[in-house]
Amino acid sequence: MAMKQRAGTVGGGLGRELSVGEVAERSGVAVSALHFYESKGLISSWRTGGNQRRYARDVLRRLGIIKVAQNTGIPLAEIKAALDTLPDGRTPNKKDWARLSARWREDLDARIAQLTRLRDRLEGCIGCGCLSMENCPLRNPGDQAGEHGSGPRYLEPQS
Amino acid sequence: MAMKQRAGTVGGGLGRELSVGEVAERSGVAVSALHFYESKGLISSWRTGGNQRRYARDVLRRLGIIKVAQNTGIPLAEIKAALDTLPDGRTPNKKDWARLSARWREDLDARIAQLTRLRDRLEGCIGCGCLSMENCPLRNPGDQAGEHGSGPRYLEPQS
DNA sequence: CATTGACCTAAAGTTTACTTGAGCTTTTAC
DNA sequence: GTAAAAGCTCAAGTAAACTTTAGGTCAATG
Repeated sequence: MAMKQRAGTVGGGLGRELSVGEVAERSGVAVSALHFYESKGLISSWRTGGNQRRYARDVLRRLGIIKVAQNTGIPLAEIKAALDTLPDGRTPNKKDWARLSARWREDLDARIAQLTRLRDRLEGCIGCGCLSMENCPLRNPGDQAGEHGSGPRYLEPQS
Repeated sequence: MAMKQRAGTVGGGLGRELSVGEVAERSGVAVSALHFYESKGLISSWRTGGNQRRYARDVLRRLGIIKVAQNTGIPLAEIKAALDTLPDGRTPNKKDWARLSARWREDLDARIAQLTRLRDRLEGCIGCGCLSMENCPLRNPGDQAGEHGSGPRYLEPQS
């Protein structure tokens, strides 16, 4: 039959280790990105005699979590920091996952709230004629009170 | 008296033109950013005999609008494109503003909706034990601009 | 009139998250 | 047994949105 049997000759067991190409195919993460994540310490691998990477299957779970976190807008550095809080750098178990995802949900909530506030202000300003921007709440997204100093300080750095 | 009277000797009228430093101070946008915006065509100025920039006051309004749009996550290129739809590159009047802000609000709405969906999925997955990531909805957020390459093979197509 | 402080330009640097390319080795397939 | 596919490393490129640096000019002030 000559089936494709990559990443070692161990057989088709579930515990089979994965080559970088297999991980890429199964995770949807490019090989170059896998190299990159490894260089950043987000995932890890060991090497074969021929210096090729081999991954444990749980790298797929780790990648799944990384993707979810990225979708919520968490930067890689923070994702790494979160993963680093796990003992032995192990892949999160159920409890870890609950903790991580709860934390990330807070971030999401905060960002949703911020965008919602902004949208509401925008809503209130459409066609309101405050275009003079003298007192428009949009100018000051941080909900800051008026500035002092010489003359009006319109736009503030950012929220 | 000897009041600070910059950017020309035209007097204190409201129509006074502004130097780059004054615009920076009043808008909260760094001088370097003003140069940058100008190079990108988002704002404009004329020059004095000594080659210094002078701005009309409505540059402040334009900057306000740019900031609002940026806060909603619109990239500069798109902001420019939107501003470019205005005749004569004029600063938006009330009607223009209504159109632009309505458009941007849609973007905001969409992003809020996306984040909310993500949060809800995350919520549903906290502690749900789907950590195996076999079928977890989080793995494949429907809103993702589909992965490129040969068909998004998300995690675990086999076993 | 001389000294600052504000400006000017052009180019290079910064950050995030990767991708691309070059040049070389290992594995797999026929 | 050999060629193609898959891997490897390291360096450089990409994109967005600016900032920083360097080197020089202009202008307000004592």
